[in-house]
Formats: sequence, structure tokens, C-alpha cells
Amino acid sequence: MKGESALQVAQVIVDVPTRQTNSPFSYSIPDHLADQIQPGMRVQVPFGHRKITGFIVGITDSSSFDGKLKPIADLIDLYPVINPELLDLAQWLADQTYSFKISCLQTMLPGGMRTKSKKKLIAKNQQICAKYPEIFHGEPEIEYDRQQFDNQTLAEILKLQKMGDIRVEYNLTNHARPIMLKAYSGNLDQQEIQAALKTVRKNAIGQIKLLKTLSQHPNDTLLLTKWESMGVTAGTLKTAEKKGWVSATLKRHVRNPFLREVAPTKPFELQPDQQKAVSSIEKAVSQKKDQVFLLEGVTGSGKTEVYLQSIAHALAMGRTALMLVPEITLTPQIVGRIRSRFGDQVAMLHSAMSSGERYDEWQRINQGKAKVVVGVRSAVFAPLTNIGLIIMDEEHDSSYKQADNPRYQTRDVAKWRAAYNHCPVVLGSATPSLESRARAMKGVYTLLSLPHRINQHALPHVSIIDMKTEMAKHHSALSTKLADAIQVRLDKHEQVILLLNRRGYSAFLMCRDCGYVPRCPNCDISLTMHKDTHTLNCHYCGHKEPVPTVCPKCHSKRIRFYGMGSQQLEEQVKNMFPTARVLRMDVDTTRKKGSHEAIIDKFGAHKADILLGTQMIAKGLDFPEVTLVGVLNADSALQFPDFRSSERTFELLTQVSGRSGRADKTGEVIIQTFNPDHYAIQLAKTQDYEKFYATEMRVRHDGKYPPYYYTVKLTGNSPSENQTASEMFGIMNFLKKNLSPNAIILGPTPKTITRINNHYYYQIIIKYRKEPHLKATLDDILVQSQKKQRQGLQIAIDNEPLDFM
DNA sequence: AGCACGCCGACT
DNA sequence: GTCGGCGTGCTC
Repeated sequence: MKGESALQVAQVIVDVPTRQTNSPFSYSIPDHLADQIQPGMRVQVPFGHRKITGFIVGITDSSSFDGKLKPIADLIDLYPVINPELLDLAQWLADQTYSFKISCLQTMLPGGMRTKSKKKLIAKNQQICAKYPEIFHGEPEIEYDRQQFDNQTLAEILKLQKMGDIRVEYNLTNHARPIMLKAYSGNLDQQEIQAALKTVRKNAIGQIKLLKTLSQHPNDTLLLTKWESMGVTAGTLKTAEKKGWVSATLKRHVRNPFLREVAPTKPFELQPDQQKAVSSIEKAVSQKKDQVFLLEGVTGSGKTEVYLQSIAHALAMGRTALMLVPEITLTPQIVGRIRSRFGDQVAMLHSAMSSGERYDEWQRINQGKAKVVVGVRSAVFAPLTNIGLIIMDEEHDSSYKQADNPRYQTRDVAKWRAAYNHCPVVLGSATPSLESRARAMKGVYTLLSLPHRINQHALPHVSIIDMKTEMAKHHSALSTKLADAIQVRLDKHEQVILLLNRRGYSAFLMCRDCGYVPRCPNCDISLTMHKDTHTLNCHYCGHKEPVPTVCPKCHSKRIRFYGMGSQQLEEQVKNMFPTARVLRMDVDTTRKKGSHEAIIDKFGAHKADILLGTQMIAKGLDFPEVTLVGVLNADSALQFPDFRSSERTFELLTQVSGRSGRADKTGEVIIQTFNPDHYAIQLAKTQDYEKFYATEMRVRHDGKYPPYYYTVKLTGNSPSENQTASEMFGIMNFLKKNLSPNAIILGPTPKTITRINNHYYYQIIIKYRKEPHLKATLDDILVQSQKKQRQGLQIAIDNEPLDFM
């Protein structure tokens, strides 16, 4: 105790995601930690009977808690991992997304830093250990995992623990660790080296080599691998260490996630439109204005150069920059361009990196060594300070919205950080989201546009094939026109991209005689065919079963698969064009780290003629040899009961059309569809965003959809359909009572896929323009549902969902 | 989350 | 009468 000096109390958010533990708990700070502890550090604290992780969110003089405070058990971090800005942001995010504060704090850290708590059971002595082989299997201590014991053994363990025969130990481990490499540095000056050289025997080759190397690198700490590459073995170094010639240290190895080296580049000369955009952005950076720009520009209009020069300006002002991109692996070119301009100041964060690489990059940012961060969604929480500019490329992309808790929209977080740091945000897109474009029209955002393609490349010729008439003729996935066009390219040694719009489109099994389709026993969907493992899989719960050879219902042998997955398409294309080299890119072929880039490189080097795959090939790829893009099923997204399906279809088609015809050769795009007259498809053909915007806004207005209305989606699920339905009706009534009559409450309705893993899902959609009580009402619902959770009911709230499905 | 406390049924 | 089922509440 420090006598009269104010008693310091740490406010800790504990790692227990429940409503009751969603505000800070007070802990006393032990003397030996008093001068180290800071807000934003993680600690271990006693909580009830166990020890858990928590985040220090504040240090105060007193506590409102009347009981006796427990002391903090230990520090996990030596420096704050959440800076003051992010601490504030976490609170806002929790409110905004109706999630627990601990979940928000946790998502701000790179995955590998999340602590895992492990429980160990330790027998008091040998007798206990020997007496309960069903628990200990002869070992003095075991790792405890609830699932491994049945209820009876569990009760026994509990009893033994009470009697003190078994001790429980809690261990918290950090997943990602820095890689430490052994290194040696010399202790001798040149004279001592010469002296030592005289004392060693003539045939001590290793020692002589070592001393000579030492004299060439007098002050360096060289890694063991470096020594070895110079012919000095680990053994020799050990001996030298004993003699005091060298000392061993551990050197932190920073993993380098950049697969290839890039040559530095200079800024390009800007076109007038680009110059205008850069000037406006620079002005906002200089004036520290948290202005939001919408940079609208077709593919090839030079958006990236605008980003780069604006970032350069922010750096020149002594500030940092954050650039967000959708799934970064899809745009290695962009990363390459940024690195070539800003070199080692760039840190990169994305999901295809190993957790160790992400950890190292994150550390570089947190230590202020990286000034520019390029990354996907979660990089919006990068621990940069003094941000001067935030860029969000392809701002309409759906990967910017997180699908599970906290369900945040990256754009909103970016705007929050911009306001905090007094810096502008640039939202870039060829096909802005209607929300953003509508705000630009209202003057909330500043619209900057780049209407011209650099180099004046002609737009590709786009044609639309009506698959209804095509299917009447034959049953191939490729229309005659597309097949002919492919053959022409193959003859001319040009490349082709075939895009399969995969959503909800995969191979399933069906009996030709009775129409039987195998379905998942746990979920309400049909099983999909996986040819590689030769199983029927459920995409929702992971259920697998062997492929039947006879129909289980009518015993017919004519049970075949239908539909088209990318595997089937690959086979069909190979059959039609036996000499063509075909590459497939989808979730299956890109699972392995680096395989994504490998495929892109291979195709880019023209080692294949046809690249076929799902959405992932639609974005950001630039292959000059590609002169034909075929979209096999343009409208599979249109069939979803979702108000954004037109927008998605238009985006996708516009994007792939930009993929073709960028080089000297004019490109061609062939779109196959069952809805050739749909406006999304017709307007994509002419790349007419303006008309699409106007048409779609009308639809949204009439249907009372965003951006005219705000939306919230409430989903409930439980093992009992009756319970789910009745609880959701209760919630609907509660909403009706508490919201104004202007609010539109839809549902509850069963979700499109009602049953997943034997849980029944119902949802309610709320559409509104102004509801001051909405937040409080929804918070109330969450508090009340906490009690029902024990009966298996789970309620999820998605603020501004991307879909209504 | 994970456990203790506490109130009801089927048993030594 | 007790043992143990799991519904409820608490953890600084």
C-alpha cells in the first residue's frame, strides 16, 4: 500500500461474452505492476473461481463497487495493444453493432494474439493418479477438455476437486509468437583477433575461419544461418562462445509476407481529371478536414494513381495512411504498386497471410515502423496513429461487411476514424453502392469523377445470349456463340476467362426416374456433389455421406448429378477443347497459401489458355492477353429474394467487362442469361452506371429499401421451431409497442433456409427513417433474450444487413 | 463461460 | 428422510 496516495483501480473488460459482464470490472493494482500498467494492455485477472483474460480500459482513483477488490494477477502485454483511439472506437462499435465490448476489443487484434485458455487437471499425489485411470490414464497431470469426459466422470472430477485431491490450473497462451533466431556477435577487437589467430592450431580450420569472419564484421550481430552460409558451423561458434570470443543473442525475425521483390516506381503524370481529384484530396489532408470523397471511375481510369499520390501527400505531411481493399490476394498488382512506391514503410494485413506474418506486420504498425497500411476489412482497426488519409477501394464490395459479431460495416468504422484523426476518407469505385452515391448526390460526400479511360482503350464489345432459346437447342453450359468465340481465341493464341457465378449454383444429385434429391438430415438444403472426395456434402453443417449408386427411394440406377460446379465446368470445357490448357480458380484450388498467386502468375505468363472460376476472378485482375470473357450464368444472383440482387449483378458484370479489352486488342464479353431483358443486365452491357443508378433508386424508393430507409435484421434460432416462432412473435409485438407507427416491421418469417444443423431460423426486418427509441428497444430485447438463451434461443441483430435472406 | 446455490422428484 | 436433477444468478 502506498499510504495516502490515491488508490489506483484498474477498470477491466473481462473475456466473458455476456450481457451481465459487458461493463468494466474493478481490480486493484498490485504494487509491483503499478508503474507498468496502462489502459489498452491485457491482463490476467481472477474472476469467480478461475483466472481469465481481460483488457484494461481505464485507470481510476476509486471504484463504484462496494466489495473488496481482487488484485490483477498478471500482465499479458508489456505495452498497450489497444491504443486510446481504438479503446474509444471499441465502445462506439459495441453500441453500433449491438455486440459485446469484449468481442469488439478482440476483433481489433490480429487473430494470433487472441489468448486461449487451457485448463489442466493435476493429481495431488501418485495414489490419486493411480486410483482414477479413467481420468488420468496414468499421467500425473492432463489437459482438460470438457468433451472428453462423460457426465459421470465429470461429477467425479468435481467431487475430487472439492476434496482437494485434484488441482485445476488455468493457463492462458498467446497463439502467435515472434520467431527468435540465434545470432552471434564478436567480443574481440582487431588486435585481439590477430592475437587469437596465433594461438589456435594450424589445422583448426573452423576456428580460423570464424576469426577471419569476425575481423570482417567487427560490430555486426550475425544470424546463425548467416554464419553457416559463410562456412562457420554451429559447433565452432559454441566453442568460441565458451572461449569468450563471441556471445550468443536472440534476434527477432520479422517474417516478410511480400512474396516478391518489386522495383521502385516514380509517380506518373496525371490526367486533368486525376489532377483535380488529387488536389481536392490533398487540400482536405492539409486542412485536416474529415471530408468524405466518392471517387467514381471506370476500370482503367487511373484510380490507383490518385490513391498513391494522395498517400504520398499525407506522408509528406508527416502523417500515416490506411488503404483498404477487398480480399487483398485478389489484387496483387495493387499491393505491388503501393510497395514499389513506398517501399518498406508499407505493412500489409490480409487473411491469406499466416497468423505469424500478420502478427509481425501488426507489431510493425503498433511500433510506428509502418506508415502505410494496406489491408482487407479488419485492417480498418490497424493501430496506426496520426492517420492523414483513409482510402477504401471498391467501396461497394460486400466483403467490407463482417458477417458475424461484431457485424460492422468497414465504411462506417473508416469514417469514425477519419473524424477522430481529422483526415479525409476516399471511397473509390466504378460502381459505387447506392448508399454512397446517394450521399454524394445530397452533398454529404464530395463526388470526384474520372470518366475517361487512360490510353483511350475502346470498351469491349458486349453481347447477351438468351439461354432460354439456347437450352431448347442443346444442354451444354456453353452457348454456341461462346463456344465458337473461345475457339477463335484459341486459334489466335489469345486468352479466355470464363466466370461462373457460383452463388447457390452447385452440383446436386437427382434421380431421373422419381426425381428424388438427397438432402441433408440436419438442414433444409440438398447435398452438393464433391467429385474429388466422392461424397455428398452439406455446405451448412458439414455433413458428409457417400454418393449412392442406386436411388434410395425407387432403386433406379439412373441417379445422376445436375447443375454445374466449377469442377464440372472444367471437365466440360476440357472435353470441348481438348488441346486448350485450362486453369481453375475457386475455393478448392486456392485453399493453400500462395496458390492464388501461383494461378494468377501462371495465367499471366500465358501458361494456360482458359482461366475459369468463380467471383474471385472478377476483381482487379489485369491480363493483357485476355480478349474474351464469358459469363456463364449472369443471373443466378437475380433469383435470390434480395433487394440488392440487381445491384450485385450489375456490379459483377460491369467489373468483368472491364477485364477484357484493356490492351491493344479489342475485347469481347459474352454474357449468358435467362433474363436477357433485365435492366441490370441490359445496363451492364452498355456500362451505364448513371442509368442503372436512376433505375435502381426508383425501385428502392417504391419498395421502401435503403438508401431511402434504414434497416435492421433480427434473427432468432433454437432447436424447436415452435419456440423460435413464438419468441419471434413476442419480439415483433414488443417492437410494435415501442416503435413509432412509421416503422415498418416485416415478419417474423422463416428464413430461406429454415433449418441449419437442426436449429430453426426466423427473422424480422425493421425498416425505418427515424426511430429515436430503436436502439434502446433492441438493447432491451437482447437483455431479455439472455434469459431465454439457456433454453437454446439465440437472438442476433444485424444493423444495416447486406441482405434480407 | 463456468460454477454455486437452491428448490423439486425417486431412491438407499 | 437424502441424493441429485437442472433452473437461476453471480463473478470486481
